[in-house]
Amino acid sequence: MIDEIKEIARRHLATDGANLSLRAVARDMGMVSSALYRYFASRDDLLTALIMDAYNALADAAEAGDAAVRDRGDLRGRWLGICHGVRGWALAHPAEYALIFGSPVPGYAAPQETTVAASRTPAALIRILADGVSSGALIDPGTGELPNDVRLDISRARDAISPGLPAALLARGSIGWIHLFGAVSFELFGQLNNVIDAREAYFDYQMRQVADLVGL
Amino acid sequence: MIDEIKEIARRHLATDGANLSLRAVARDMGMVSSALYRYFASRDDLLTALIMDAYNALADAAEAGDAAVRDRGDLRGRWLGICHGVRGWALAHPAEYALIFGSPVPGYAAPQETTVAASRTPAALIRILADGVSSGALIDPGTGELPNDVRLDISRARDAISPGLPAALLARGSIGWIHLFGAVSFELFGQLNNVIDAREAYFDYQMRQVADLVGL
DNA sequence: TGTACATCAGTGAACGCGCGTTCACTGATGTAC
DNA sequence: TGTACATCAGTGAACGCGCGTTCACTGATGTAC
Repeated sequence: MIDEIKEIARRHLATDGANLSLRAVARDMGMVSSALYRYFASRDDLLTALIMDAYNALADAAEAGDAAVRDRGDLRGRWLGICHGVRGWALAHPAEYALIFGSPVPGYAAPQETTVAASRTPAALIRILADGVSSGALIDPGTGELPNDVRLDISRARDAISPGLPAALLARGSIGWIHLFGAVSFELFGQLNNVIDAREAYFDYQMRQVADLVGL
Repeated sequence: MIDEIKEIARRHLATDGANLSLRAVARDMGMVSSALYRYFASRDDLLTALIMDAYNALADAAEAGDAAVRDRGDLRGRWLGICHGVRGWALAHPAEYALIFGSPVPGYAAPQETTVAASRTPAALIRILADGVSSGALIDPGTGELPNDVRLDISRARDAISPGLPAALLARGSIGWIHLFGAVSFELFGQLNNVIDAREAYFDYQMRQVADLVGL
């Protein structure tokens, strides 16, 4: 029942954006709007559930893109696998993608619990970097180009996630993650319209160039 | 008067996101809501005006970031100038940035007229590439890594904007533009929260790495 | 096997609020003679 | 200099719609004795 509500709510996200209306969802379920309160304490609660699901579904797609690569030593292939996994999910679920990576929903503050789910996808990327370090396939680019205060921020994050990873490598990796997000958002939010038609090839091209930059 | 309406509408964007309410704007102007119809035919019309202004203000900031670099031959400096100009404007006008680069406003379709204003900022970046080609400072990376269909899309855009520019160079440049957009959006939409504190240095680091990739 | 009771999903009316847009109008200002 | 008229910015009421949330309630189902 909760799943059915969320399913219909997802359909509404697709047409109305983040202006999700409880009444409209209830209408589509053939229920009266107050009935939804048996399942969700408030509209924000429903939104939070959808956000959690979206983060987790995205991470599942990312991990599947990684896992599909047989040769676990093919770091570049795995990295690209995640990138395509993320894009594939985003194209299939644009509204849910916008919910987690689009402009913040006015008046809604994401509760703390979402951050764990949110970190799963970048964590999958970081795992590749860690594998590369332990196998010796990835070399530390060195902190020469990394400003000191950034190095401190990155190191702090590193200690919490993947101790031992060179900060400069994680910094490069974060560029890859941000570019992945940027490329998908750019495409999804319509900025490629009337310019690039070969969307997947263009995306792949970008991800390869950035993979070079990361050192994969 | 039109300017005053837009000014107040901008303030509302900042708090309510793209759910701009004509009535709320009118209220803040000490007017009755129907009075606004003397200046804008509809809510969508007002939104369009705000979007046009935002694109133009962003482009002004980008161009100013470029123009501030004395040595016109310092392509890398000019490129970074634009990047920082864009970020500076976005931080100062987050809601307007979200309006043009965030998730699409539900039920609103941007009219054709916005595309010219929209292209001004990327055009400023492309001008640097063109300068680099004509001075010989930039070398054509060659189309080896560029898929054929992407090359065609890019060439088509190139012909309309900057004839003679090597497609592979423009492709690299587009990565830079997308990453600029990605990095600013990532920061503005809260994805750096609790991770990176040294925001400006981190941004600068990213832009430098990507400038390397572009070949600047 | 049959009765009494508890559980609980869903109802329906209501509260108090918001919105975009239309339309006939008022009343001040400026213009023409 | 004074009157008649046109312009037009802004009003106020209304239409028809939406929303989230509360609250007392119905009525079916399941449980205990």
